[in-house]
Amino acid sequence: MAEAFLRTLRSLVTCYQAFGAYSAAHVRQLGLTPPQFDVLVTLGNTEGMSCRELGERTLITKGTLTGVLDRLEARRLLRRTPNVQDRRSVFVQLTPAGETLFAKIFPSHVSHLRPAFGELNARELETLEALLGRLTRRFVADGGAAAEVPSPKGRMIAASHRTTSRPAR
Amino acid sequence: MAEAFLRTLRSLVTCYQAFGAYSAAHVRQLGLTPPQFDVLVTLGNTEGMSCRELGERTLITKGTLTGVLDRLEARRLLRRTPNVQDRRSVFVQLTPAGETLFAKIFPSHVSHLRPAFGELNARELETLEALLGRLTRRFVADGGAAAEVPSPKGRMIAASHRTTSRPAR
DNA sequence: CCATATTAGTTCTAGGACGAACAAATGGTC
DNA sequence: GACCATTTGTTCGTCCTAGAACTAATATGG
Repeated sequence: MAEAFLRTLRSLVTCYQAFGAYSAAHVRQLGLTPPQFDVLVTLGNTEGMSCRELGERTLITKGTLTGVLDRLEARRLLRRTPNVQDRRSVFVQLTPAGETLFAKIFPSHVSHLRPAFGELNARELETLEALLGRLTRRFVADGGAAAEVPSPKGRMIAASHRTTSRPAR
Repeated sequence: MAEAFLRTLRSLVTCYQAFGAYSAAHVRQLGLTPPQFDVLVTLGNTEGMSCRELGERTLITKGTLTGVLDRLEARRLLRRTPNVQDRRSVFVQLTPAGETLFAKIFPSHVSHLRPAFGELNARELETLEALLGRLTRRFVADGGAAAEVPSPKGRMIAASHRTTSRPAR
């Protein structure tokens, strides 16, 4: 029997990795790392937001986010300003240069991804989405905590690499 | 029209991340990082192999692999021995302690994953696998180089984080 | 009003990711 | 046999990753 579900799992992992490699290669050509692209896309066409909200949307933990923002700020693509209402909080928004870059590379990246999905017709896309959704709910439910996966916007495009490793406390 | 395929893409990424978190949490409880688990599972029940082959199977690039092997070797879970036939190459194999650990944690991890897939019946598992497979082929084909994704064994279980770019020889 | 709890963001540590540069060994070819 | 290309694994630089400890600021209960 060999555990039929393992074959399906393998195809999930392989598909994600293939997508990740395909997407990341393009993002890097554009001069950004995948997490940087995520942040740019998440901030694009918004008034800006706090680090907390940005971290929730991109699924980047706050400790990691600090470094990513540091590098984007150094490149003058975004700005951190103190929030007067709540002085714990930091307001993050794209600079004009950041908005310009966003407007340029976001459509380019979507165009890069679109053809690969031409493989599947509308019905198949829906079926795939539904099956993945049911699986996701089980992982989240059984996983207990990680209950809130807040629908990444850029992430899913940048194909970043979440994941990793904790030393096992 | 909002690009229907983006919704499907989002579900792929979300599903993979949910799986990754679910799997990684368990692996860490077992005292290993996901890449370490990958290596252990790939070497388990084999005579051993070269770094090159190990890297191909786990999809860990050689530069990264060195560090992962270093840490496993320091824990006496595997051994590196020079290959006499080809002195560029290094032969990697589990120690008895490594085999014992493998025998203990591999079934445990599969049992941890199985219930989540109970959500889908056999037909649905097959459909999902087929759709993902077609998508993967497009990513790989259009990606040009990364032509050989050699069916990871441990990876898919460990849920590691590949991600990024394959060397693309 | 004050003590305590919670939240926001930075810093720190250990591990991992990739590509590039490198040394050593091997394989061809002339 | 000498020369050159290729392959193997390590090292290096930059970035990402999670979690934990920490500081500062805000919220809450008494």
